[in-house]
Amino acid sequence: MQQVKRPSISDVAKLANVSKQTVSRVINESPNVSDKTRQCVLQAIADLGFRRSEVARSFSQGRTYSLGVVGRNLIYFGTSTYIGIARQAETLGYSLLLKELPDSSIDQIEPMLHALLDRQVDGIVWAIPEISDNHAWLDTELFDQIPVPIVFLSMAPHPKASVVAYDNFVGGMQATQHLLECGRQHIGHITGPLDWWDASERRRGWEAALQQTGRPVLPNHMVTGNWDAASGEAAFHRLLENYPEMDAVFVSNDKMALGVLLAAHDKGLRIPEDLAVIGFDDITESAYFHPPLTTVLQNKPALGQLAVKTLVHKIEEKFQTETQTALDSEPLVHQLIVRKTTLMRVP
Amino acid sequence: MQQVKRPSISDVAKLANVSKQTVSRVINESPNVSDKTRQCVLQAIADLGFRRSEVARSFSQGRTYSLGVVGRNLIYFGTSTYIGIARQAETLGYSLLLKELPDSSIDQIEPMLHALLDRQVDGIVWAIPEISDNHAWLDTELFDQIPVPIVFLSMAPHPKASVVAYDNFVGGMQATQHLLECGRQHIGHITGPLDWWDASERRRGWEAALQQTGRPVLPNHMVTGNWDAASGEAAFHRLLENYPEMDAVFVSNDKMALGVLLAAHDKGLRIPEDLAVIGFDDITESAYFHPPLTTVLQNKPALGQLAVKTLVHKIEEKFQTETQTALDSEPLVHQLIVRKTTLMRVP
DNA sequence: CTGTTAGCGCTTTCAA
DNA sequence: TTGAAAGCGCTAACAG
Repeated sequence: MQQVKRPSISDVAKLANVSKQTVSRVINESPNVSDKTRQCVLQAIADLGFRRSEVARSFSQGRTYSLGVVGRNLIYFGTSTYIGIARQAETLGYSLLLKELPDSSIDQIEPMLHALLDRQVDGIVWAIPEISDNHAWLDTELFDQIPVPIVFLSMAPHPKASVVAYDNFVGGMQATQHLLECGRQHIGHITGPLDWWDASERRRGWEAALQQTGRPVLPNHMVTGNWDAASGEAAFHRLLENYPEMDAVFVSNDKMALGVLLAAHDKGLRIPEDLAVIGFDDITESAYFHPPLTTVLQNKPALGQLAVKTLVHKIEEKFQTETQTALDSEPLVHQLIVRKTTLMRVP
Repeated sequence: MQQVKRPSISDVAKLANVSKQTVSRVINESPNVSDKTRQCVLQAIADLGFRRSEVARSFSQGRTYSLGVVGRNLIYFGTSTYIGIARQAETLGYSLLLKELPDSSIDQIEPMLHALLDRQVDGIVWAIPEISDNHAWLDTELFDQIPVPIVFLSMAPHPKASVVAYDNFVGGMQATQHLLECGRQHIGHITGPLDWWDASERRRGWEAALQQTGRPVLPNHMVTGNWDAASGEAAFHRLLENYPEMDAVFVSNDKMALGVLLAAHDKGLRIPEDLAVIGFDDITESAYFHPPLTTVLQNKPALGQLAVKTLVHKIEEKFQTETQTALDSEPLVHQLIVRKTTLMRVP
């Protein structure tokens, strides 16, 4: 593994008998190079196996063509969202710098932001869902001082932030309406932790769907779980006590729905004859649960893609503006809510 | 968002009335600075809010303190492995540069390696499992030319490569032995795609466990699936035809096991009375399947951690060596197989 | 203990 | 269409 120095632009220049500049022009596809010179340079590049150092380029240009991605357990948004992010970034020519944020205290956020900015990321994707006040730092001067664009995934609209999110409200409504259309009369709801924005939006959707049909929405027709299968099981038992006439239940994620299926079976309830269950997409295997689970599907890769597109758009805009004239100082706010959710109907 | 230039080391030097070098010494915690000077510099740093540019540092030092992670769908090793990687990298002060590799043709691999090396990653984690000949490029000069250490996850031992892997063979044996200990006599196996190293190792384990007890291992006591739940379902039907007296089945992953549970139920088989099923860990929810699934657990974060530890060890070694003397040219090969798997027994 | 001088490899700016 | 010079922010190597 002997370290052969990578050839630099000067090596190429020397070999091709031109200046570094000309080489630079060639690798940047500048039109202002004669064909003859270009060929000559390209030949030298090929001969030496030259590759431009991105580090040097980043350094001299002051930008890195890389995006910071801040996540927690990589899992909150599921793998599929990350795939969307990764693919889109690749497509647009950006690299991803991944950071895990253990918790959302300022003590954690500040150093992690600095780590990203010290590496000169061109923009940041904040891939941590909104849970209680974990986005409170947005109202801090810490946020205002961030010199690069940020896009947030799945948080409530915020005046200062760019947000890309699914409309969980609509998803919740859809789920509930589906149950109503199936002729169910008594629709309970097992929510996720209500300090999650996603969970509370789904709950609002459930409520709205019931209200649309003039049904009462009683507090004890709803029990809160913690997303885990075990909590779904427990929640279902409590819910059934509160609401014995319940003939359908909308569960805020698939894992809890799994617990519900188990609990219902233990109670001797037949599904779907005695009880209809609908989940909310976070597992791909829902259709193979026993019995199969109807669920609300979200196109998660699309969410990730949209986030990156939005971010890169802002980045390019920024570098454009900076180059031309620094007139555009109004805050750029994109609030993109993806309304499309698909109901996966299982016969 | 007006761009205030980040203060540089020179700004600090000017303010503190010292040379850039001294500032550099302070931020690098060199002992060769008087307390008085140090205080003065630290004060200036604080006043200016100075942070060292990692890009400039990378550029000048020729190393970036970042690791390239090459994965496919982020999913092959599951989130948990990634968590292990991310945490350990953070702990050791390295950043992660993530790359998705759509397929393993040389046409894909070469540019992606270049992308990583152009950004001067200090090392690479190859987080794509071995499937048929997708590691064939290791025997190519492409591999030999990579100037940084690489660690491979989950591949068969290879003379030129550092590998960190679980012992799927032992896992498969454990699963099978567990069924035998439960008194089962006829143990079928649903394998993953056999061109996956992991799948074929698990199959070998099944075979070995049966042979140990003097049982015959017939080819039609085994059916191959494709990891998906649907394939597990189909495979089970075929297997049951081939092997009607089967009273237990070892399924090579949990998703397929899910399909088996469904299929068994459709056949009117009671679990575990008529049929014992054991899976192999890739879902956290297995215990909530209906009925609950016994599975072989692997400590996946540990695998990721180990990979990063190994890699960073080699990196530091390399930079040491380079600095001191370049005598150490023997290939450094670590083959680490983690033998520990835990059986998750569900009552 | 501290400062000076180079230089990392590229882009930018200005001249020719 | 080409080249020369300067500089990005830091560290390394050598002096003092």
